[in-house]
Amino acid sequence: MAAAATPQADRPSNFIRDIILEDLKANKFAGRVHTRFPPEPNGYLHIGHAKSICLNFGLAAEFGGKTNLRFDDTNPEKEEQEYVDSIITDVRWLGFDWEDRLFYASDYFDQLHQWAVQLINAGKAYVCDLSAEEVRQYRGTLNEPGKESPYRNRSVEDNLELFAKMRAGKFPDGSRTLRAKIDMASPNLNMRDPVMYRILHAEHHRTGDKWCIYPMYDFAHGQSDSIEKVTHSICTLEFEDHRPLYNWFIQQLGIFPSQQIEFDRLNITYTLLSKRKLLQLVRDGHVRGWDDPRMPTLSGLRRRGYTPEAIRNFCAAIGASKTNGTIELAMLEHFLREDLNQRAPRVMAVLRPLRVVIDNYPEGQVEELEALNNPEDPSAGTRKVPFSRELYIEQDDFRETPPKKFFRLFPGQEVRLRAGYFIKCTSVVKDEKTDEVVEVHCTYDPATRSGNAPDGRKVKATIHWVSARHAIEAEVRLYESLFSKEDPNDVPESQEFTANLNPNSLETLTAAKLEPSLASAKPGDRYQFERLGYFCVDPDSTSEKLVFNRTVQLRDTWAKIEKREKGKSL
RNA sequence: UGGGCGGUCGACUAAUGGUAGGUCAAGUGCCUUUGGAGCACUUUGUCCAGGUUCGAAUCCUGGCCGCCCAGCCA
Repeated sequence: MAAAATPQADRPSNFIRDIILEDLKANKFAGRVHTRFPPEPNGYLHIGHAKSICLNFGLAAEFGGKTNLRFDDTNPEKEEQEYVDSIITDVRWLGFDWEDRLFYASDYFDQLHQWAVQLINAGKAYVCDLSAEEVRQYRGTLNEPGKESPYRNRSVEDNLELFAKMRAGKFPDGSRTLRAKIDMASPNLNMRDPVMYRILHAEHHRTGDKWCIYPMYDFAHGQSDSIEKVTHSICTLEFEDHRPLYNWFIQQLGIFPSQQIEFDRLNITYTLLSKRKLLQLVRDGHVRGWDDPRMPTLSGLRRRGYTPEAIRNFCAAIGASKTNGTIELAMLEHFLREDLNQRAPRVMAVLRPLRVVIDNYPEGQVEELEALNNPEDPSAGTRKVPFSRELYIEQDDFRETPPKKFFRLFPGQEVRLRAGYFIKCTSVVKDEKTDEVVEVHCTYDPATRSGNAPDGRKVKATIHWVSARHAIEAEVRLYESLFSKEDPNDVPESQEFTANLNPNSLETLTAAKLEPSLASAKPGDRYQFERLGYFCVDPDSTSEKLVFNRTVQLRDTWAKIEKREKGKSL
């Protein structure tokens, strides 16, 4: 039962949606919308793929259509089962379902081979003995037409026999190809007798050693779409030049005419979205793996603490067009914070501890103070946080001599401890050698329990804290962007993109202090460490020591002010 | 310099011959037991030049600028 097309009028449109709307109106595919997401299993999926996934699944869903997951596995030399598995995991994690429609281009190898024979019989394909180098020379250049291969006019019988021998493994790799007979003078280089099959004595991750000839992308993709009756075949801009060839094969074969539509690839500032380069980062050990939290891969983002919702909202917001552009990283982070703000439980953690002693608080006394789990979500309830005479606060929250507009603790200043008491700084203890403040002494006002002043007096800042005796220790990994340049590919000539790697992309803090409620945190759990940012538990955590990743910082107005004030005084 | 595709606020994206709007960023104020969140307000744009039209971001012509293509990769 084809669900009636129910386009949401209020939904921001894009040119692909407009095309579908028109096709529906014209009853072009009998009212069907069927898309596919066609990754090559030669690496892990990244956020650029998420854009394509959201587009393909989203568009089909909107119009009551279907989306297939199809692995484009025509190059056994680069493809691996590990990648297939990761891709399946990642698309599911993102929240999409292809039901029983999991396909592989390799499912169609027999059919593709048959079609190749059909084209040979029709005089539209020939076996060419030119070497790779010769093929390149015969192809011509951007400005000059190519030359026809001397093997172009072999008889159908010869071609059939030669192609059969290619398939039977009679020839070494690279010695021959099957080519389409189109037009060596075409201004579109893709039409200059493109290679359809190459000889590759390589083990395929699914078909094993059944084949020693493999179809090229151009001879597999359109037909795979066609076999699956895909109506709208959405791909990226660089395939625009391939569309005439895509259509040529479909037309010569007389098969279902899927329609290719190209959109712009995703680019994000400070981020590299190229599988080849990502693989290089992994292989050369610049990151710890495909799922390193600094990687823009879906597995990396997941480990970093991103939610599928945040990624989907981001993809919906950026839309799709045909203009080459670059989205600011801030946009992605906005959708991340927006989602996490609603759902992440608040908790107190001190990353760089500074000891605070409350001189007038009874020694040995412990109070259980009640704290809100999430001010954005009353249903999240409250929890108890232990308070005692000795605490840790953030080093950043204390200055012996406060700069302008610094509202936090300094000698003589009173601040509120979150969910605790008002405290006032009375003195500091310094390291004799370094002159560094190592301990801060304060007094507290017992009347301000849980943060309210009965006399109505105000305080300019609220800071977070952890009871020293009750704190649990953790490792916290702070991340910055992997690259320090907006465009990681912008390097002086003769240098590689790796020259733009940010040396500070990872900072590991080993002595962070957490409130005790975190003892039961499990890998993948996400929290807001109050006033700092969102953090999630890394799978490296052990029963002895928790490891947290900083997903993203909270917006930091103070940092902005401080930077501006510093700039002024220079 | 062949072919293909594009150029709308700082970024991304709408407006499909009829008021250039939204999101992010930036800024200002309010509010705040997170310098968070929220709320309100503000700044900034149709690549250029002609033409068609009552009316052009949109249609036409000519420029300019950018991206992609010379894998037996996808």
